[in-house]
Amino acid sequence: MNAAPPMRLDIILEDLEGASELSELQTAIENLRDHFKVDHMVYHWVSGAGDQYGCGTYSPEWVQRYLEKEYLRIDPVIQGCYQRFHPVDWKRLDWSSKAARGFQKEAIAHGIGNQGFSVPVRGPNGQFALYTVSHNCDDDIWAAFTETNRRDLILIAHYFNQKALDFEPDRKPEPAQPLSPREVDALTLLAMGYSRAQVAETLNISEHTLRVYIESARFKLGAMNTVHAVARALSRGLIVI
Amino acid sequence: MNAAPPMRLDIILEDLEGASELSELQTAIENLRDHFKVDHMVYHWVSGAGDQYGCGTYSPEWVQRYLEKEYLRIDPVIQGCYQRFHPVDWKRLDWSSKAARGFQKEAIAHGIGNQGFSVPVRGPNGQFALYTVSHNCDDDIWAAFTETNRRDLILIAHYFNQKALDFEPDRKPEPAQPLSPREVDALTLLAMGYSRAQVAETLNISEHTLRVYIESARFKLGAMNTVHAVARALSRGLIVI
DNA sequence: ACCGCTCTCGCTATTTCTGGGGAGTTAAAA
DNA sequence: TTTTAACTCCCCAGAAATAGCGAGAGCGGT
Repeated sequence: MNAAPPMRLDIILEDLEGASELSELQTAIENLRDHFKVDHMVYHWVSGAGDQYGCGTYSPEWVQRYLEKEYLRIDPVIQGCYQRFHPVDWKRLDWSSKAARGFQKEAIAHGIGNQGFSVPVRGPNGQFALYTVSHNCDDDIWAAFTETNRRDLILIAHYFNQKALDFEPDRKPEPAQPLSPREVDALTLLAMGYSRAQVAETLNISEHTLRVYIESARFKLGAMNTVHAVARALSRGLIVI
Repeated sequence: MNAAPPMRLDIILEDLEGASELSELQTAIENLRDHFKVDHMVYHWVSGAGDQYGCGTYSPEWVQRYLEKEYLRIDPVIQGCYQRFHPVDWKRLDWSSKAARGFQKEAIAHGIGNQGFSVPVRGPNGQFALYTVSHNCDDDIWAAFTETNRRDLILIAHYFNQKALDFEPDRKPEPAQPLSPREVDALTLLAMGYSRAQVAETLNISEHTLRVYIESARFKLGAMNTVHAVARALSRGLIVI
């Protein structure tokens, strides 16, 4: 435990806003944990490609294990938050699968706590991160805690993500060369399941022309093939289906 | 001007949280405008497909003109916020193009005000919206206003978007037959741009087996082809890249 | 006036993917 | 225990995608 009294929230936020290095995020998150008097706080930038960044108060062993075992793929917190907009209590997630229950058990064994609350945050180009607070207590206390602090946590998540984005400009390698309208049309229809012939017919262009669009979109997105291009366009929010 | 005194912010937010109809968003946004004593407040859900939804205090004439002329395509507020994470003062955007200056002139003529501040908000599946406040005053006053109210505006934007997502019928929770781990692996690697041969090699299975996974995933997702299956898996949050 | 970009259309050849089949083993729920 | 589901492997013909090469019209910005 920290011997000093917890810092005031607005002071911590101010420090955070003025942060100029990644290490200050770690300091801030520890201060925030002490301020809210919870077991853990974590900021987790989620990137499925395997590279992830985060800071927080989980034990290094747990973090390493999480990465090693690729728990990203089965963690219900990730899966659940990815489809939600609002912050979510871990209890409301789907822990029914066997893999998820095993994961939960292991997490608790690593001292994560039986309660958790995660705030999804999204940035440009499909960037996605979580701000999570976890603790060991009973349901009533936790419900009161999350109800009281939801708004603060949303703001904190926002500020953390802002700083993380500021510090990691190279994480968005290609800052989204925008697609032309026709390219958007083409990729959208492909993502909707149309074959090339159907897309060409729908857009009233020849299939040859369509292929030019797909290729130029693929080039702009740095994609290896059509599937990749559609996936990137989707995850960067360039097309919506 | 409103004769009644402005409502307190937390009351307005509470009303907003309890809202059960879209029309209540309109009421809330008018209350918020009065509370902050600004000319306009607007929530604008931007969908790349062209269809938009919003509520706010802009004149109907301006809204109609905006839609008619497809100003979405040239509005620097949209373009700028789409690439940014943090809220932005309109002065910091790129108004250099001819079309943008013409648009700005017209907007001011419609009483939008010479100052503006927009908060980008993002939801699942590339959903994107803006919460905008605009006013007519000089730079110093506006700078002080935005500095003072930035945090509140971020929260308000968040709550508005939450409600808008709740009300959107499109957000129906798909039954979403879950994919098997191998199917998830296969679709994920495909979405990352791997060819079938590479995926099979990575997963240490034959390409024939891989095809079985892709097909069963396609069947579960109700997809017409591989591109469609990957797109659906992505937009349903079944795979993360 | 020119540059760059978008949009449209054309060709060939090679590689990859798809959509139908069927069949056996293992591991986990009912 | 039975049954269900996941996982693994195989064939083949035809459709789709990729990598190259072209061309010309139109539009907005420097």
